[in-house]
Amino acid sequence: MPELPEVETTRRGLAPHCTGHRLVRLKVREPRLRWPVPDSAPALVAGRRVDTIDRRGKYLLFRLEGGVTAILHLGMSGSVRVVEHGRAVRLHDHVDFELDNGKVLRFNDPRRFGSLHVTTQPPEAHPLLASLGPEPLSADFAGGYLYQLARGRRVAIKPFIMDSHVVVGVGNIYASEALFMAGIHPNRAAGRIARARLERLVACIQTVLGNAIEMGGTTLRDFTGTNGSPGYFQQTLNVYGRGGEPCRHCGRALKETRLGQRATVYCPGCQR
DNA sequence: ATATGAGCCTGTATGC
DNA sequence: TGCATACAGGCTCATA
Repeated sequence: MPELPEVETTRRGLAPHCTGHRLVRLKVREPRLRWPVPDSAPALVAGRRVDTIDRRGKYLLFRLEGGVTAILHLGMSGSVRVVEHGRAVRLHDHVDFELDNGKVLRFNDPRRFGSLHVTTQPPEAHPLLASLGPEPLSADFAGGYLYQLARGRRVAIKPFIMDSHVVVGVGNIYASEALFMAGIHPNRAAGRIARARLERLVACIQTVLGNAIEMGGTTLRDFTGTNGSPGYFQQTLNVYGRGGEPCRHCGRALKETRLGQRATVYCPGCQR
């Protein structure tokens, strides 16, 4: 499941294959994604050179010449592989970006929670991106910022940091892990946490995501190969998916609840 | 304004 | 063995 680290790893893996090359053709086999891919999309991108490939939150931005941008979201089951032109398609290979170097960026997404938009506007202005919070690994995401935003908010801290208007890229897994690392109970109201603890939380989010990006790089080193699910999960996770198991820090049994319809695991001893 | 719940979709895991 | 059901996940929209 692509979280921000996987998306960033995907970006890094794709960049050398497509930067500076032309998109010969966009082939949409299955337009029924999260939002239907409009019929006009292929003509908008055809023949344009890829200037850069950037990431905003979990969105990949293919910036093409002439001010056109393709915005790709991997959803939760999506992936992009680099294959040679003419390679047989597999089940759920929904979109091909055919390049002028014989390579194809092939988007596969079984659950079709992903999306593809093509815009001629600056992508920052696109409705999907316009109201996103800061990048978690940027200087804009700081303790003071989070503290100010949390004033008066009664929502629990876990869904608070998973809100993309607050900060992008913190999904269920990393929210759980960062809260454990910071020693904060996931159910605590966001507005009732001391500034110093929120500063610590910011640092923990950055540590968790940063580490995962490093390991994601390891996972996807053979990027044109299988691009299987990340192998670092099981070994790195302290709480996610470990309900009932002993806390690695204090040994108490980890508790599992639901918070906003999301599985939530925490240590009742270490997190307050 | 803030908070909550539904819905999108299908592979995988569970229970009968 | 088969069938039914629950769940996972990010994100937007609708409703309170």
